[in-house]
Amino acid sequence: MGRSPCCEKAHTNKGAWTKEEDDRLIAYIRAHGEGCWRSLPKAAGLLRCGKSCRLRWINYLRPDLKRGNFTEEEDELIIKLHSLLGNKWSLIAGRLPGRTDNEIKNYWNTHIRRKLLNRGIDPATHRPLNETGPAQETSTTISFAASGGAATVKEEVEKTTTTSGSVGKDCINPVMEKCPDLNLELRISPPYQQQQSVLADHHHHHQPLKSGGRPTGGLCFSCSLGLQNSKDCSCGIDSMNGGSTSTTGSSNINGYDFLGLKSNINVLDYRSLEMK
DNA sequence: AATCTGTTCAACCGCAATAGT
DNA sequence: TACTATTGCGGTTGAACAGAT
Repeated sequence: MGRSPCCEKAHTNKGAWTKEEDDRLIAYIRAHGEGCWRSLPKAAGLLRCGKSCRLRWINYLRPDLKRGNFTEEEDELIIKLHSLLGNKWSLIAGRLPGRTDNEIKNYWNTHIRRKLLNRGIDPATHRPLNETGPAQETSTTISFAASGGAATVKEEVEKTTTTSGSVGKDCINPVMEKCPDLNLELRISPPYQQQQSVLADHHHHHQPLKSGGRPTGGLCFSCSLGLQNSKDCSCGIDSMNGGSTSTTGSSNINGYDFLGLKSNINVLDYRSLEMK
């Protein structure tokens, strides 16, 4: 009964990683790809638990990590996504190529929180700090209905009283007020883009998609900002077709993208919000 | 130069979700 | 369906560092 420990704690190193450990981990993943984290340490000759190896790889060693300072555009994108998703750091990270959930979480707590407070905005609710009491406002109710094996999600906007701040449907409200056409479909990038990685051949074997996922990340930063048609777009793909396996299955004819989130008139697809 | 204080961020921990049997 | 194993996520911690005193 109970959970077995993730590793033999008596025989594992903890704390900061050494250069040698990093090299071993990189070499092993280059040879065998990601995945099987539980057995990886032993196979790689590391005295670490699998969790620790995974964290080290994802947050520090992955070749596609951007590192360096966040740009103003990234700041604003994080704020918008946080207002939408709350502390769903992995989802937010999925919209910022080269950034990790841990990095964004740290950055939020050390920089953006303060930035919002200085603006007089409550970072938890994204509302003015001096706002008191529950506001009477338009909120969004999302109904889920099965359709042809895939859930169709429609939006019903109605007048209700809500107190936002929690993650979930209520958390969507502030954004929906500002962006009524916003489609909240989120397509999560894999840890790094196959075409950029020497590990690509291994990668897809070890990163099975969860339902509703998509096989590639592949969006340039412009696309992530919803600027697929921008001259700055460097990925050269239609993110709707190239990315989402989606749901609506059609291209972006009737809608537009905001933050890389597809929008169609009156019909929003929230399903992928459930995806991790 | 020494000490204190605040900040940053890599890493850990516990739990939930998911996959496998 | 129930159970176990494994992975992934979010909250938290603490060492390292920078700036102030």
